[in-house]
Amino acid sequence: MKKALNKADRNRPDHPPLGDAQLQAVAELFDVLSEVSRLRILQILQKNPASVSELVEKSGLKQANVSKQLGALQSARLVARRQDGNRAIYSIQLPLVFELCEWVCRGIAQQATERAVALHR
Amino acid sequence: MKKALNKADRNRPDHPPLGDAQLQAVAELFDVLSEVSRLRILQILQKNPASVSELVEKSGLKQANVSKQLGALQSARLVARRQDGNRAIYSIQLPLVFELCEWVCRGIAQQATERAVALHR
DNA sequence: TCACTATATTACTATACAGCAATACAGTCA
DNA sequence: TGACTGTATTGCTGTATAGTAATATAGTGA
Repeated sequence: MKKALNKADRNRPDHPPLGDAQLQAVAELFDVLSEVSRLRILQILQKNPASVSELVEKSGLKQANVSKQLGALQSARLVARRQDGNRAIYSIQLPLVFELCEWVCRGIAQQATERAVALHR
Repeated sequence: MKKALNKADRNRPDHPPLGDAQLQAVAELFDVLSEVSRLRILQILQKNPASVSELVEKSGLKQANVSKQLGALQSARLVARRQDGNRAIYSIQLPLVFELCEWVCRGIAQQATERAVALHR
C-alpha cells in the first residue's frame, strides 16, 4: 500500500537516479570546471573565440599552462579548436557551462543571504 | 559608435564576468561535485535524510570514507548534520545541486546525440 | 561505572595534477 | 632552404586528496 508523501518525498524529483556511468560523466565534467584557471579561460572565450596567445595575454597564465588547460577543456568537449594559419583558435562548444556557473553563483549568493538572515535572528 | 552585433556578441549573456572571488567559489563548489563517491552520497540523501551507517550500507563505501566525504559536503554547505541520539543524520541543504546534475546530464546526452548525427553524415 | 554502538579522526600510501622551464613541433614568409 | 612565430609536449616539483586500517571520541543503556 502506498503511503502518503512525506516532506522528503515531496522534494524528490520524478527522474530515476543516475547510473554509475552517468555519475562518472557528471563527475568528470564538474572536475574540468573545478579549476579557476580553466574557468577564467572559458570566461574569456565566452566573449569571443581566441587564439592561445590571446588567451595567454588576457588570462595572465603562462603559455604552457594555457595549452595544457585548453587540452583538458577540449577533451571534455567544452571548447573546439580550429587551425588558422599559424594560430589555433579556440571557441566555446558547450554554452551550457555558463548557465551552470550562473546557477552556482545564484545558489551561493542565496545561501550567503540565508546565513546572514539566520545570524541576525 | 556601436557596431552591429556579430554572432559571438549575440551569444554573450547580459551579465558581467565573474570576479576572482566568485570564480574561486564556483570552482570550489564544482570541486566538491567532481567525485563519484560524493555524488553517490548526495543521490542517496536526495531520497531521504540518512545516518552515516545507512549511507555506508547503501553506498558500499567504507565508514571512514563516508564520514570524510560528508565532512567535505558539509563544509561546502551542501548537506546539514543533525544529531539524533547515537547517530548523525545528514540531509540535503542545497537542492540546487540536483538541478545542476540534471543539466549536465542533459548537456552530455545532447552532445552525444550531436556527435552521433555528425558521424552519420 | 562498563560494555556497546555510531561517528569522527589520525596517519599513511598512492595517485592526480597544476604550474613551470625547456624543448619540440608546425606553419609562415623570404 | 633558414629564420621566425605560435602552439604543443616533456619532464619535473610541489601540493592536494581519495581510500584505508587503526584508533579515538561520543552517546546509550545496564
